[in-house]
Amino acid sequence: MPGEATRTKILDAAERLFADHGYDGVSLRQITTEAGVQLAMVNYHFGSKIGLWERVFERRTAVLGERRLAMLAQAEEAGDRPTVEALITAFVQPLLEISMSGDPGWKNYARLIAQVANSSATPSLTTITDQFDPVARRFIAAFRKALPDRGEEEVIWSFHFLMGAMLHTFADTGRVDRLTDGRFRSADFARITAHMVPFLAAGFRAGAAVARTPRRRLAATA
Amino acid sequence: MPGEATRTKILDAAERLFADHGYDGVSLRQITTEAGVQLAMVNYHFGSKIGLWERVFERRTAVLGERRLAMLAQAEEAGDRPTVEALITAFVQPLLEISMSGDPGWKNYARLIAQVANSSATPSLTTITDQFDPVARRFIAAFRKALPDRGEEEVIWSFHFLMGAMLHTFADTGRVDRLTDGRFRSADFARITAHMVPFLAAGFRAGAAVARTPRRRLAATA
DNA sequence: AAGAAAATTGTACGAACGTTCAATCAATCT
DNA sequence: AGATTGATTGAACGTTCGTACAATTTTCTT
Repeated sequence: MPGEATRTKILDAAERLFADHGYDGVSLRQITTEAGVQLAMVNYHFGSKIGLWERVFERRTAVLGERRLAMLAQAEEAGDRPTVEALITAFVQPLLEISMSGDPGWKNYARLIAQVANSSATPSLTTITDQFDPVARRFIAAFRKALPDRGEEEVIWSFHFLMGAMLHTFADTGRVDRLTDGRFRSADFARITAHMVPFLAAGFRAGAAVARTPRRRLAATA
Repeated sequence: MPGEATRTKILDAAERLFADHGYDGVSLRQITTEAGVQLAMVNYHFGSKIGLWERVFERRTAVLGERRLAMLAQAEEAGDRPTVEALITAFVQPLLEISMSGDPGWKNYARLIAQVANSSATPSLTTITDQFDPVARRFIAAFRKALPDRGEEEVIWSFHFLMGAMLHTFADTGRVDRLTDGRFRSADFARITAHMVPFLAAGFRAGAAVARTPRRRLAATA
């Protein structure tokens, strides 16, 4: 199918540049130059810059979501109630595996969603979040089942902290590298994830203590 | 002192607009229009757009850092070894209090740093991080003291997850509001923080379990 | 092999961008 | 009161932006 190669080259270049500099920080001329194609090819294949932006997300998000749901189903089918660790892993591991898959585009995509998910207003925000929300809702429901003695609120904010820790990891800003003079590498996603899963699992379970101690006092204090 | 009012109006408008749309997503004309001043005032008072961008950070970051260090010193002076909870609180609470201070500029600033800290390449990156790193190093050292049976690596990544959870909270994207049909509000920083402190404290402590269990296997698995 | 459809080229347009600057206004100092 | 300095105005500059389009080349269909 002709044109597919051009479309892919444009998507790859756009993905990388958007991940580094954001939607407004990149021009179509930069993208087409890096892709090695003509400027007009963007509007021909994607209609507009915002159209290209949306396609960059569409290309990967469904794949990631399906992998997450598949791993979730696997955890739920494996006999008794899945552990919190299994659920966290089902959510994080697909992103990790895919980032290590060899295709550097997935790392760029991961940086991109980390950036977008921490921006209050990003172009095509609803179009993007609509692709993520169904999977997120599904996982929240699974966490609620795995933690039946926990209120909805504890689970919601725990999942929120999970999102923050995961996104900040895959944002890959290299800050830890600088803070530790290179002793630890923020690009070592596998190693960080190995620490992240038990860290977050303990956090999820600790929520119960908060719920049992006078919560109103804590909320008022903070 | 004349000109101070103009400078403040520009900084406030720039802070809000940068927080919502990023450096490249905002024009000087948008900023000066919202500030109600002339376009040329930016270059006169701040030299350039990038100069304005840097001043937006400089105005607040030192204040936040001092508050954090003051609360840390207070926790360390209070008798025996400070708890992990006290250290987390010393890091998060100043940002929380300052966001609730009434000055809406602080909330914009918080959104701004959440966005910047999750971008791999942002304008004046080193200029900005240089303002944050000394305080971060100081807190990492305090966490190491509070968790003497924990290796450097566990503390580093735990602090990294703390950063992610905190930044994602103050990014204030409203995603939780949508995911829960408005039952929980991501703008309720006080309530979220009340959940965040015990969540993260449990995570910090759980790190030990990771260190004791065969870490190499976990890293290879993930 | 001929025609239609799709893809690519090269260029141009108007709008918006950051920056500059002479002219004007306001405040301060001698 | 007059001079000097700093702040503000309004308009212009060259550049880059996203988009559009006719012309050309390639690919597919019959």
